[in-house]
Amino acid sequence: MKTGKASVEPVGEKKYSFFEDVYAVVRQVPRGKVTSYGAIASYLGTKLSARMVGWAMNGAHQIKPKVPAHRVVNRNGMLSGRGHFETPTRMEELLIKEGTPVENNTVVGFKEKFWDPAVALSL
DNA sequence: GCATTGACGAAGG
DNA sequence: CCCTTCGCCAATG
Repeated sequence: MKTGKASVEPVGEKKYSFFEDVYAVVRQVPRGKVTSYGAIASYLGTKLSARMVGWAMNGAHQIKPKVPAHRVVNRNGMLSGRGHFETPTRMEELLIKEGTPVENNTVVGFKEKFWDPAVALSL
C-alpha cells in the first residue's frame, strides 16, 4: 500500500498497551465519581506522562465499549476535555445526569468525588 | 526528519 | 496569587 493511514489507528492493531490500560481504568470509574489524568497516569506508572492519558482519550470515542471520558478531568477538577465531545456541553450534562454537579466547567466537590484508581483497584 | 501541538502537572518567577 | 516554563510522549504538520 502506498498510502499510510493517519488518525488514530482503529481496531485491528492489538499492540496497544498504554491506551488500553487507560481505557480499562476509566471504564472502572464508578458512576457519580471522577478521576484525573494524572491519577490514571500515576497508577499506570507514567505519572510524568499525564498528557498521554489525555491523548489516549482522543481515541476513546471510537473504541468499544465506549469509555466514560466525561468522568475524567484534570487535576483541578476542570472539564478540560469538554471540547472534544459531540458538544462542548455534553460532558457536564453527562456528569450532572450521573450525579456529579458541575459548575463553571468544574466538578463541584471534586476532591470528594475523586476516584483514585491506585486506591480503588488496590483493594 | 525536525518543529509544533496537546483532553496534564508540577515548579518557578 | 497569577502567569510562564519545563517535562513527558505521541501524533500531526
